[in-house]
Amino acid sequence: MQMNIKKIAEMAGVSVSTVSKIMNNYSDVSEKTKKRVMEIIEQTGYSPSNSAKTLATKKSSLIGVIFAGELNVEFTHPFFVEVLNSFKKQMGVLGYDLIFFSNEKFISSGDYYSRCLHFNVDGCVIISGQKMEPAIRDLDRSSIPCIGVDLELTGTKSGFVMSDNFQIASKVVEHFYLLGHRELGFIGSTADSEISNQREAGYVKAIESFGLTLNRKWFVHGDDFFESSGYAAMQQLLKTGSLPKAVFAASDLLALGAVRALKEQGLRIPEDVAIIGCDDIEACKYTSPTLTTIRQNKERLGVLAAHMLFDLINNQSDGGSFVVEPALIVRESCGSRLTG
Amino acid sequence: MQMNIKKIAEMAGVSVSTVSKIMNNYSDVSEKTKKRVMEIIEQTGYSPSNSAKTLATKKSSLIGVIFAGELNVEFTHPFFVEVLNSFKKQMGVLGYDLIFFSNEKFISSGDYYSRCLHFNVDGCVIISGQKMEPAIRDLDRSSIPCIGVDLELTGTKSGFVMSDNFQIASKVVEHFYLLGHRELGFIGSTADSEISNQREAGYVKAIESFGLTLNRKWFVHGDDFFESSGYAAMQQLLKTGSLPKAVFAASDLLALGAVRALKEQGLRIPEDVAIIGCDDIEACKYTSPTLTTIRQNKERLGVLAAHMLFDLINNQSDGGSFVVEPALIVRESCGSRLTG
DNA sequence: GATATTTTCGAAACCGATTTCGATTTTACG
DNA sequence: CGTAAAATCGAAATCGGTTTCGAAAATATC
Repeated sequence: MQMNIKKIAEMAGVSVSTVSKIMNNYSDVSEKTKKRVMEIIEQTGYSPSNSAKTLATKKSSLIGVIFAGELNVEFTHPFFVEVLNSFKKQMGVLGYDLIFFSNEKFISSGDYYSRCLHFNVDGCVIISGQKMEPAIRDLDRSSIPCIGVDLELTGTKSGFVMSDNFQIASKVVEHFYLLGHRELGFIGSTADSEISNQREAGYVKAIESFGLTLNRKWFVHGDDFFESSGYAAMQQLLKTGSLPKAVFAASDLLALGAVRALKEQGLRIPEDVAIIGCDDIEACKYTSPTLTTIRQNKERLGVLAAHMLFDLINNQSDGGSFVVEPALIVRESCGSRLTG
Repeated sequence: MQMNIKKIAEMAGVSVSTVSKIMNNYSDVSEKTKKRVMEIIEQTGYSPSNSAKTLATKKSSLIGVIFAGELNVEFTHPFFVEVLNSFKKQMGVLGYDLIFFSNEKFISSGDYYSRCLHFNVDGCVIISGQKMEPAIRDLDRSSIPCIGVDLELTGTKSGFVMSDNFQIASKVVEHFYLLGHRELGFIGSTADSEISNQREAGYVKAIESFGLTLNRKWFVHGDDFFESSGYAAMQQLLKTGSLPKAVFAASDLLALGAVRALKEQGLRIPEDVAIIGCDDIEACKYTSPTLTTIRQNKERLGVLAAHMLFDLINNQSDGGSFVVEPALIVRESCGSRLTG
């Protein structure tokens, strides 16, 4: 039978308020009655209604998850999904559950802020590699705690986590350099992807600081971070007739697409062109050649996001950001000449 | 400013009940006042509190998502995640949002049923390839509408969707047969995986109906559906010294693990051993060799699950099940001799 | 044992919606 | 124009909790 607080109170012969106090461990209830009530609660498996609780307290123990920008990707994005997994786990131990907003219902308005109010979420995490959209901007500026993953939120109750994209690019260039490559290309996403832009900027800077010559004709861009964009980008490069010796792709899937295009032309990797991807998604280990890449510490990103959000919710933080260290993972797509 | 129904009523000079009626399009309110109130609602961006609404109506417009069994996998399971993506999208157009229960908070009890009551979910989807756990059984038997994905739920308010595992196995054997393979092996998951068992049973049956001889020594099992299990399973097979000519793995990741083990021994695929996986996850396209597999129609599984759940919620169905057709996807891991 | 203090408990208002049912207003009709 | 019927609206109870504040009971103090 469906229980509620009143029934519990009656069964235990106490008032509703007493039961409530026990559930929220107030100090003004004796051990004796607490024990008696708890027994009944356990017997009946009573669990207080979240709606009623939320209505009364304005706290829902719910965290909203928003996939901004790249629609229709959501759960199948190999990088974000790993961050999300770690985030969810951590948020779970902190006592929160996750709610995923459907974009479809309010697809025209995309009004994330009012959806947050609608559900009374305690906070939310916004996942995106694209530039800030207006709907996100509103949420960022609101008083609802927000954490961006790969998205720079700057509101007073906001924060973000991301990998150090400059360092990522720098590690790539260093690796290429030590392998003797001097002609470096780049495959990025669209111009409105902040992440792609940062990686590109870092790449350019690193190329210059290593004293290499920058050749813009080897810089191409796809429409997103997916495999087919990498394929198209590499085809574009192939058409020019001039190929760099090494290419850094802003995501592993872009890299994989580039590999496919090269293979189709009978080119060998890494002998003809060396490739480095970015993210270290699962698939890197299964491809041929296996993909040398820069690993983003997805678990740490998720855990950090969770803790930052928790602190924001509990007013123990004013936001800010965490940048986590990337790591070079050497596999086959660059060769592996010993590097001094 | 945070709105509520009372403020809207005051601003419009009507009663709270009138506003509520407008939001729920009752017929007993005139066009004139409806228009006036709607203007204010739009100006203020008012969105009624879901908690209050749920409390009053017992309907939350929320669907609970449960990953049963394989803990810690959740969002990174390449097959389920694609089903989930399609499910979420479809559920969104039907007006529902998704809520993911954290296993951590109640890890000991794992009491999914009370969590559903706690959140007043209108229904839930249970995702799992493992055998039924008791906590799931309780939920299945309850009056809460449930749909299992790859999980046979039989409660009166339950249903399930899955691929036709016998047909999957049958297509595999047929393909092997036409390629001339007579010595067939199998790599499955643990014995308590219903899905793996069905595929194995179907495989055995197909082998017999093709008049081939069944050799149990080539049947091995891993601890789950993941790559490392496939690797371990194939190593086990290698140790026996006798190898089948063709192996069907109950998941693509198992297949990929097997491929890795074979490659390590210098064996060629498909020349020495042909491999067929199952699911057709993204990675199949990027591996070397690319993986011949049986495609599960993940999008259709998700859409069907959504519609079945919707009908269950709205009492337009008594449950039941949908089995979707699999399709053989020929890539490189079996060779591709023309199969007249 | 009387009084002061501390513990323990419960009544009632409140959160923001829905929904019933009766009252009032408007329209229809003779 | 008067009355019956239909359309329109609002008061109030309700959903299941939380929280304040005052009362009652238990304990401490002298």
